[in-house]
Amino acid sequence: MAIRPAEQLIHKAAWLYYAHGLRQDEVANQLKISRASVAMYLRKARETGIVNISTSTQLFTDDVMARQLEDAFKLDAVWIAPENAYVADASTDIAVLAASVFLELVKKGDRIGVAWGRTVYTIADIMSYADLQDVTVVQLCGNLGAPYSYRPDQCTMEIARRLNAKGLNFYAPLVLSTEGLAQGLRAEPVIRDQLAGIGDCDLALYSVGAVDADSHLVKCGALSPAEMSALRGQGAAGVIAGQVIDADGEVLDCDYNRRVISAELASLRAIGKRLMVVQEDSKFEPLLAAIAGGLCTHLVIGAHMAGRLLDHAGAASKKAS
Amino acid sequence: MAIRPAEQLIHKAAWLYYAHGLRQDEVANQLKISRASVAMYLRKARETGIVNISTSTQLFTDDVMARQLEDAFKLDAVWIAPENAYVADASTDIAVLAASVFLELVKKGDRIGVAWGRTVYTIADIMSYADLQDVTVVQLCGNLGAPYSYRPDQCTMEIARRLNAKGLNFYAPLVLSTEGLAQGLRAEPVIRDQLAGIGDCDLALYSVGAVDADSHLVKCGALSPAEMSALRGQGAAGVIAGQVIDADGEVLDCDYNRRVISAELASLRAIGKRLMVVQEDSKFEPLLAAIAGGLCTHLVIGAHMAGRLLDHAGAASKKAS
DNA sequence: CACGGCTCTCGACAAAAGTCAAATCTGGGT
DNA sequence: ACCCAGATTTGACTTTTGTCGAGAGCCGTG
Repeated sequence: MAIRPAEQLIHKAAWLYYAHGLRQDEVANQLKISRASVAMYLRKARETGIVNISTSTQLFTDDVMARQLEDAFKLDAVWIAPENAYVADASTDIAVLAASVFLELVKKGDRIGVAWGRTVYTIADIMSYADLQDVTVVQLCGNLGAPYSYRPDQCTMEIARRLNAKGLNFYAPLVLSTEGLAQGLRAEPVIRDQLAGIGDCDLALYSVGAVDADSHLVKCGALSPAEMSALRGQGAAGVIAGQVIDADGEVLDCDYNRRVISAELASLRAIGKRLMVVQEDSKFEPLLAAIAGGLCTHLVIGAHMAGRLLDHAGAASKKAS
Repeated sequence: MAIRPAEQLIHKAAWLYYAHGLRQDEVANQLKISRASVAMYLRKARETGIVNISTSTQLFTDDVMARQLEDAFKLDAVWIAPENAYVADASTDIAVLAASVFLELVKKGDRIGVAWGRTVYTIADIMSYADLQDVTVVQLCGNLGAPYSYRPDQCTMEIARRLNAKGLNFYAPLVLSTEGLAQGLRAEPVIRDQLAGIGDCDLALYSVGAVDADSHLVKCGALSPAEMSALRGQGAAGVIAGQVIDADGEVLDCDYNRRVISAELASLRAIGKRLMVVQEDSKFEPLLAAIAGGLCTHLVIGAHMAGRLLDHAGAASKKAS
């Protein structure tokens, strides 16, 4: 907490430049340092969240489709990234939007649950820094010791780092070999407390995984391709925080799930704001399952996915009438 | 709410520039407009709060004096603007700091009470724009038809405009000629409702006035210099939202106060965050009175005033022991 | 106490952003 | 159809900002 002298200077430079609107050379005069140093300090100030530059995400919720989706699926808010209109890479666009939305939803003193996956890690990676005090970032599911950079604990820590927040990791494997061991571990005080604390979160950030051979669960070796396709046959529709869910968004009754250490869906549903981000178009059915299970109140998706969801909702309501 | 096409463009430009980090000429290419236009749109985006640039006010609360003051006067948070260290004009510095602190304290959906005075108007004037939806700014006291630009309704409206919020004005004079008329007006449904709604605010912004011939109350003709000095003799120590308070921060029992239409102190105390800003060093005693009366939980002052407050607290505790 | 490694700072140049008057567009009103 | 007032857009210019390598200060070590 003790502010180092260098940090003092960064603060002062940022204050004079951004709050008072002085030019860099004026700031340099005031602080009796060179303008080049001022420029450097200002960059640092931006990088560490001492100054915050945020752009309103209004544009993406004001969209007609977004409104229709909110109504059709009873969601609190939907943001739609207009695909290929702007930047070359559509999925980056979704991640950038998701990061902005996330920062807009976080408040001081919040407790935030973070799951894992490529999407979440991408968001963490491009998210700008902020200076949220008293924020705690907790990991929603156990770890996977994979060689990937988006391991559950990495996602949690990276987001905590970006927010200058406290990161609470979860030191248990995501999947164990036997159900008995999983039960035993879940009963461990350290683990139990953390699992119990998940329902107290104010905000959750996750994506949903697909049930196919490309799933992280397969890539990380938690499940073999054959097991995955067997689960699919049993009605698996998606993966949330490492757990396999069915089309209704409930935990699938299967051996794998019983061996998993992760947040219970009930705890997730207890979180006020559940922000779900989906980049890949192929995750249509998993997303439907997650929505059906009430696992998402706030949604960030691309325009194409939005269209498919609306078509689906339209077809369903036509069939009903 | 319907976004005009020009506003669309501003949003898009701001998004590409600030969120994606493109350069202005890249944005210009994307949107098929000239770079000069992009520069203009970006300025507009900053001016209208579509993008928010805020600097942490940490530096000013992390101060040792600030901590001591919090303890000594049981305040939730204190910010101290380091006098004459930075910018030529110390009182501007206090106002800039106050504006930042204010924006940091406001949340979406808040209801904000605003009083009036030169200090408040200065803050409104330099405050940057923000895009807070669902925020309501309410006027804490009746109007003074003075030729000043910092009339109560002006302060309210200006702050509402800056936040893109709804402004709720108070269409009654601050002072009436007779107590009876004031009572009657207070009982009017429109007025009564507004007065009753003040306690529901989440945040209040005000300063405290001095009891002397320079007071706005005198300048605006609500009181003559002679009356003012008489009130001083009766124990008046300061002015809050148009009402004269004594050294304990209670409404002074006097004819003037009975003719005033303004927020009751009890309503003000019911507001969770009461942000008081004092620019002038001469307002030492009024500020003590306001603090004594529990009219302030968050305080923004200059370094000199902070020193005087600490001296006072030190002397008081020494006397007590 | 001299040495290397380290970070911090600065001057000079290159790149980017801001500005302004002139040109172009737009939407009435005749 | 024509013209005008107001707003918008642009190209060309100026100012401001970002960057990079050289040099200066600092500290622990041999």
